[in-house]
Amino acid sequence: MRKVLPRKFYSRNTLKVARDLLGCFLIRECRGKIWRAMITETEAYRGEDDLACHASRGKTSRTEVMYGEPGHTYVYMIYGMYYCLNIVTEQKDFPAAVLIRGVKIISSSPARGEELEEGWELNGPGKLCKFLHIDRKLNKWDLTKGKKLWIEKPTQNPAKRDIVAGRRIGIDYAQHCREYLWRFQIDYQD
DNA sequence: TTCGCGATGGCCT
DNA sequence: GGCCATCGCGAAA
Repeated sequence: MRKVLPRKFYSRNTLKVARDLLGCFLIRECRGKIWRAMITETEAYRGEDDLACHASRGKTSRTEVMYGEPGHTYVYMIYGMYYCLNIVTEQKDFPAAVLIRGVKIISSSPARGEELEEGWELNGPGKLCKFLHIDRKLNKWDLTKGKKLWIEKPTQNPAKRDIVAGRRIGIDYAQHCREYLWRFQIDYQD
C-alpha cells in the first residue's frame, strides 16, 4: 500500500510544505533500480517578493514551472555541473517551491553491487541529484503519478523538537531575505 | 577546523 | 559579460 502524496499536500503554504516534507520518502525508480530515501533537509523559496527565489525577477522560460500546478518538479542546472531538485508548491500562478537539500538512503534495490547503500547521507542538493540520476529530463515531472520519481507519506512524522530552522544557504545576495529562517532539517537530539 | 578556489554552462541584462 | 539555491580539494592556521 503506497501512500503517494496528493496534490493537495503541495498546494499549501510553502513553509508548511517544507517542514512537512521532512521525514517523507523520496523514491526514485531508474533503469531497473529503485531507491527509497528519507528527506532530511529542505528550503522554502516563496513568491516574487522573496529575493532569493528565482521567480523574484518574474516569469521566464526557466521559472514558469514555479507558477504552474503544485506537485511538479522544478529541476535546474547550477554552476554548470550540478542539478537541484525543487517541488512546486502553493496555488497556480503563485511562484514557490521547496528545494530538497538532503536525504538519507533507506533502501536500495537490487541491494548488491550498488554504489548507493542503506544509511548513506546525501547532504547537498547537487550531490543528491547526481547520485539519484536526477537531471533536466525530470524537470516539470508530476510527482503525484507515482512513477520514476515520487514522494510518499512518512511512517512516522519527525518530532517537533527534532526539527531545526535556519538561514538558507548560498543566497547572501538576497538582502533582508537572507535572514529568513526558511531552511529546515531533522536533527535528532537523541 | 576553516578558507579559497576552480570547474563549467545556462540564464538574464 | 556577470552571476549563480554547489562541491571537493588543498593550503593555511
